[in-house]
Amino acid sequence: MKQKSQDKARIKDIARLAGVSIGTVDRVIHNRGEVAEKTLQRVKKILEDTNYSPNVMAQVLKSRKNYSFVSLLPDPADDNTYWKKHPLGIERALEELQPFPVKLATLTFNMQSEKDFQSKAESVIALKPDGVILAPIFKDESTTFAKKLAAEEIPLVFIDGFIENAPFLAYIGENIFRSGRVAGELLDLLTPPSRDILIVSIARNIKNVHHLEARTQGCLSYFNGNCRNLGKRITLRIPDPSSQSISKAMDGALREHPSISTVFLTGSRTYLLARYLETRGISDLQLVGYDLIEENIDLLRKGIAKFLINQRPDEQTFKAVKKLFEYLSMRKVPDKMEYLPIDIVCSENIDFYI
Amino acid sequence: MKQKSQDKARIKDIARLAGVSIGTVDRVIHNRGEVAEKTLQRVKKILEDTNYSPNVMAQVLKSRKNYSFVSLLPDPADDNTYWKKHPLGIERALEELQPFPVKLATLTFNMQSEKDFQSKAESVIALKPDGVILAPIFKDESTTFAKKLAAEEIPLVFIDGFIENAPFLAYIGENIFRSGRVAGELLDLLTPPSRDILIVSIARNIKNVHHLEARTQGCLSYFNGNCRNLGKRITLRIPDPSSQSISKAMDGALREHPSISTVFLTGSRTYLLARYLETRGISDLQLVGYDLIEENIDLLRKGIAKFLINQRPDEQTFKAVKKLFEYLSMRKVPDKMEYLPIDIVCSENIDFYI
DNA sequence: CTGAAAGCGCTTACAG
DNA sequence: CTGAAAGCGCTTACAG
Repeated sequence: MKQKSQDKARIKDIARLAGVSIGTVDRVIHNRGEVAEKTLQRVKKILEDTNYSPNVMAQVLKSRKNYSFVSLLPDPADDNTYWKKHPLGIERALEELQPFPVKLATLTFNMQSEKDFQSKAESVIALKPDGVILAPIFKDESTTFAKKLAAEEIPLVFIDGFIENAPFLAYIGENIFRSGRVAGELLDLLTPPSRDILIVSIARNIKNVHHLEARTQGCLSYFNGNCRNLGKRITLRIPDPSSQSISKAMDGALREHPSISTVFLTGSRTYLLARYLETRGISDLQLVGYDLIEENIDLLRKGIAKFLINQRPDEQTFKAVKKLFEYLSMRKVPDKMEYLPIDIVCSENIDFYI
Repeated sequence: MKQKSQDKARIKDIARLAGVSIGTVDRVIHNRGEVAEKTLQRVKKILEDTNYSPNVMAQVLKSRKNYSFVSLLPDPADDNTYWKKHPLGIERALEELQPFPVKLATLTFNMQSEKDFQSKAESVIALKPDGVILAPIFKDESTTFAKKLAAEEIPLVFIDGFIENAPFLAYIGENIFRSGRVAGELLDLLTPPSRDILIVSIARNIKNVHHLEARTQGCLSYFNGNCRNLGKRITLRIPDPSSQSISKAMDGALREHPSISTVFLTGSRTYLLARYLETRGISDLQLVGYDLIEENIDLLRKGIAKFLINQRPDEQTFKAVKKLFEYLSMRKVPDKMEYLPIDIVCSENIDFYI
């Protein structure tokens, strides 16, 4: 029988053992100086011997240090409801951190507007937060922002994506390339060996393409290894999510490649493709896509989509908040890259992911 | 911009508003009586109006209440390494609960011995813990144990499985039947329509069969709905995990049903089946099984197993510890049934699950 | 350089 | 029935 416990020495005990007052012990612990060298060494020794660690409850109670964080994420009012999940993770984290005095301000920006992002980024700086959570949709603007935060020594956690050359404390999210490979494995299973696979990216603005491109590459890379499929893998880029645009591109692709049996959507807009298929009365294509947003879940339940890949959006923010807090309150430096599991979701296990 | 925060009223504030002392407020809050009806109502009103909630840090600091839990789980030294994951979740939970004074004693029992379980259960009771985490492998003995705990008013959390008719606070684990259905969906994808599926349960003692049987039923139920497969679904029960026993049973099954293309292991012993296949030089069967134990992960990486279903053993215990703590410290009654996600793991996403 | 005291918000006796 | 006081472990001025 093992006991996990912590019968801790208190400052008072250390003081008694060292023959000094608790004030002096505190000074040693926090390196606040004004302690005679001899005393310093004596106290330090005892701290080590007793393996002293402070009582966090008492510390928090006393200091009443309020941590204030800010999250800067895309506006979920946008057509991309994926971003509705992120606030839930923040909510949960704050609840768990309940007893600790942590506040968080939620700022959002328009995914289509660099201008808006820049102005919101300025607001964040103005708030002088203790930590920031950011989804770096716009690469250049986010890099500038990250550098400003670094200059102010404000820790930054990226979620959903990250920028290699920007300064940041940690990233939490998918390994995007690998996620494409997971899709590849699923597509390979779904597709009869002689049939073709269509890889569709719907990208309104060029800035959003990085994710989709990395997933496409991951997916294609899977088929460079052992695979059953002997058909073609066709990539298709649809420039905007309007139904006309989708119809035009898809009509063309299906006409040109009549052997397509499976379609992989590299983003969360599987439901738009499903609408197109419905309009055209096409029911023999299998779909694989991303994100457990309502419309997609519906497709899964109806058997129209076969698999969805889940990025755990709420876990991204949940962990981001906790990492910031732990870093600030306990100086616990987190792993720089935390890749969340890439969940494979189908009609039978979807219930347990929502 | 939304602010999530908690600028809380303190007892002192309540006392001032009510024109009483903090002692009286405390008496009201904790229903300790000895308060005049009129005062009681006045204070209660103010507590509600100010939406008072106590400062947990201060409470813990003051009370120095030590929670001591006990976990009673199968001995992982057994051939079933699945149980090695559970202690890790406990570890993690205690770390997260760090500032709070929570202890946990780990007791294990031999999975083959009801006697051993009973004696360990007695030890648990003798420890007079504040909460218990149990894997109810032995149904009857676990029921007796649960009733004893209930009599002592010690909250009990089941993990991995649960007993309907026993008293317990919460269950955390798989929905076993649904997990079988998930396997069904995967098997349906893996198996050519005209080929057969073999469902194998390796069960040394009858007590362990419940899980395996429920998964088998779940799996079969999937094929009662829409499915591609038109072949047979054959169930095979192997009474013990010795290689002789497996060889004999498998030789027979494969001889009788030469059209088998896919094998579903309802437990975590996929690696034993893989060993058999290797001995026989069979390489064209696809495997689906349970649990990310080392030997199975290896099979996945080598392409011998196609899918593993993950039960999140560490999350079971992690959540169990946290639920017990929240229940005891904040009287937060948990959901009775918490079904964890049924993760579908393949060679491409395995890395992110370990 | 060092110690004694006050106070964070709460709970627990104790005095009246 | 009610209030004043002590103390949980720590930190922060302040006095010497």
